[in-house]
Amino acid sequence: MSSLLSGLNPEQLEAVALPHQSALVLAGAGSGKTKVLTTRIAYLIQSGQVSPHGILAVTFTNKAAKEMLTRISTMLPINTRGMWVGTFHGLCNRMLRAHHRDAGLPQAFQILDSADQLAIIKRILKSLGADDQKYPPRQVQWFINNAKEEGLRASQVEVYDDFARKMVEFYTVYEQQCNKEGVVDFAELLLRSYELLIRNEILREHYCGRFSHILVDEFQDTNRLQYKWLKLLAGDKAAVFVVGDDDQSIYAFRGANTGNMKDFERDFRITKIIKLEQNYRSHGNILDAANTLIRNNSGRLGKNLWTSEGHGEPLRVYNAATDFDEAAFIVDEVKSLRSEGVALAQMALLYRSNAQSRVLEHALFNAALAYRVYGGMRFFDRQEIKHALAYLRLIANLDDDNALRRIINFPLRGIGARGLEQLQDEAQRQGGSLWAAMRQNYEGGTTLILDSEVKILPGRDKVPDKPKKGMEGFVAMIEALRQGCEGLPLPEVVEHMLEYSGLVAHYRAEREGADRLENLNELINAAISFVHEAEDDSLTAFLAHASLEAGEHQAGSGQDALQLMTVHSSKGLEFHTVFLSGLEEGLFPHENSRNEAGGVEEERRLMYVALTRARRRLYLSFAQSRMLHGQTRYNIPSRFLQEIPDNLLKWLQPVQKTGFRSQAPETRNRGLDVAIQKAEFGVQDRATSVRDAGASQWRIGQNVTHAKFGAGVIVSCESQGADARVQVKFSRAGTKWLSLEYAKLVPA
DNA sequence: CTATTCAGTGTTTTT
DNA sequence: CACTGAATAG
Repeated sequence: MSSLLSGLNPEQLEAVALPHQSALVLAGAGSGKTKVLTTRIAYLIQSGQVSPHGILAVTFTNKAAKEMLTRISTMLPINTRGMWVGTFHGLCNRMLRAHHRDAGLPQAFQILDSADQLAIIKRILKSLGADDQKYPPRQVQWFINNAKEEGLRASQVEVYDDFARKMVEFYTVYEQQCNKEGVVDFAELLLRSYELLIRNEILREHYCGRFSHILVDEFQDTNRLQYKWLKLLAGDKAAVFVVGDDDQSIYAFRGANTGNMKDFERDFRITKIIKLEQNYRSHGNILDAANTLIRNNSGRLGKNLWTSEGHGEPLRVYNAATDFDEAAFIVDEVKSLRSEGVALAQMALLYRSNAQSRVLEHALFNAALAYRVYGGMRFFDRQEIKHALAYLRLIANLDDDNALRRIINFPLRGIGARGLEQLQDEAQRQGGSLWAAMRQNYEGGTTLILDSEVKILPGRDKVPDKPKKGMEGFVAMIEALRQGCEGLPLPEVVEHMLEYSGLVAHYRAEREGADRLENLNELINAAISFVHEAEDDSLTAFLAHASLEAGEHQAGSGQDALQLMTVHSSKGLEFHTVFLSGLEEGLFPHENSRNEAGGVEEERRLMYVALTRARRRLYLSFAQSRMLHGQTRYNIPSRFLQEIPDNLLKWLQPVQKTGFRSQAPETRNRGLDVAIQKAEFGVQDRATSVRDAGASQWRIGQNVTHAKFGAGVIVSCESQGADARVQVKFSRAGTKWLSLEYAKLVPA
């Protein structure tokens, strides 16, 4: 026992060893929040106050949940499988699976991601003949999710004007459609689970009796519905232990409500608030910067981070002429840090919005630096993966219209808009799913005789001899596929589906299909590791996993690579070195935030999160001009930069020392500034050098080598000058188009 | 029905 | 710019 508690500071110790009562822990960044949470769980179990069975621990990200489980299992020799540790969505999913009947859901109900949800909404708007100028689909989506996050069904939303009345109407139809298809969106997972507990007294008492300790991470990010859910589960017996930091609340846009912290104090009659302010992560200068910045926000609960370590280095500020320049600067610094022995994985490039990763990726790629992008286009978001998943979903649940629509004509089998429309009408008339309508009209007769005498299951061959076209072909294929998958272990189901559906054949025939095939292969690997790790290895569980943990799986993870991500997804992580790029007005703070109430303050908290990710070294950079929406924009440096005390900063550009602090740079001089900068720092104008190197150097048939792709031969050329491109066929990496300006090709 | 092209449009952050 | 939806040619 004592070993568990050793190494905690007095405040941490107090929090961990608190008696059975509800408590609020205000934990600053890097103050050992996760440590406190996990140690408390271990302590409660070890001291016999609760069994693993009686613990409910909630986080926001799967990453955090996983981290928590691994930490607990290093502290205690227990099987964590039966413990309820996970995200709100994950736990609600678990509950709904267990009681799908009571919740009014089919047992293989599917989970919609935002894109799926939007697709359904668009379809509904179209079928209702709604004016999508007046009612943009995204806004309808926003309305529905907001209502759900408040815990409101369509019938419960109060309306005061026609616009809202219309929105509620869409919401109603959407609800009906989802019910018919047996699908639920993210918010629905929570709402259903909540309603299930409200209505079903037996279940509620069961769970309330079970969980005597409820622990919540990142409490400042909870929305109203999540709070109500927690309150319901807590009943009047459970001790609710919440950890949060109001300064790190960055999800107001999706309903997070910091007011929950105040409500929590009141509703749970909190007498004990523990503040963790000692920071074990960053050097003093970084903390000073963060503390000073966040002090500009109003209405804080109040907290000041300190460290017993030294001040460390100043924060390095770089004023780049262009976004391209900024990327080049970062690449150079990364290289030299790496040569000093800092692992790539210990460096992070952070940015406000996903679109900014492009320039950075481009520069990194050409410098042959390994990197990994979190978020943005995720593995499970890729087109080919979504297609594959749609087949799987249809196998699991034939009523999933969304899935059916996605694949009914992919690979192409000659079913067009016309046929689909007829099908739609037919389904409407019958009040059933598309599949039901389809099967009634097009069942070929040759298929699906559920005959136990059939020795060889139909559809178990690799590929149907001749994939039949049209609706009949589709129906036959799906039915054969379903039968063929019966009884197979999950990875083989995936493999069989990939072949039998024709997806593999399709991408094999496609010119640029190599990467996609690789991803499809990776999907089989994902299924294999899922089977190893998960307690429930059914297809349905795998599909839920794919929806809920979309961000977790990445092909080629594990190697030492630079970490690229948005500031949002960096929350909870820490790195030796952090590069925070794009510190410009309009970008960070984002221009949309200026009109929103409290928008800039939320952006400031976001900035606070970004700063506190760094342990030792922190780079802040901005660009005077940046390509955005296809045109060059000129931005002034972010106000947040000016909110950091001067003495903590070290400007890396002498030119700019006199720059914006004394006076804002004047637009008309900017071109000149850039020229001066280039002259002073010997920046080579790459476009010029390419032109000089000449169009003549590269010709078809030429053998070349590329830093990353290896040896290859040029198969075609395009245009001349700065934007010249060549197509190179590499022996290993396939055929690619490369821009001569950036790709460092070497003649071989 | 499919492939290609074109004009229009919109754009933060995520479970 | 990148993506979508619609129009048009094949």
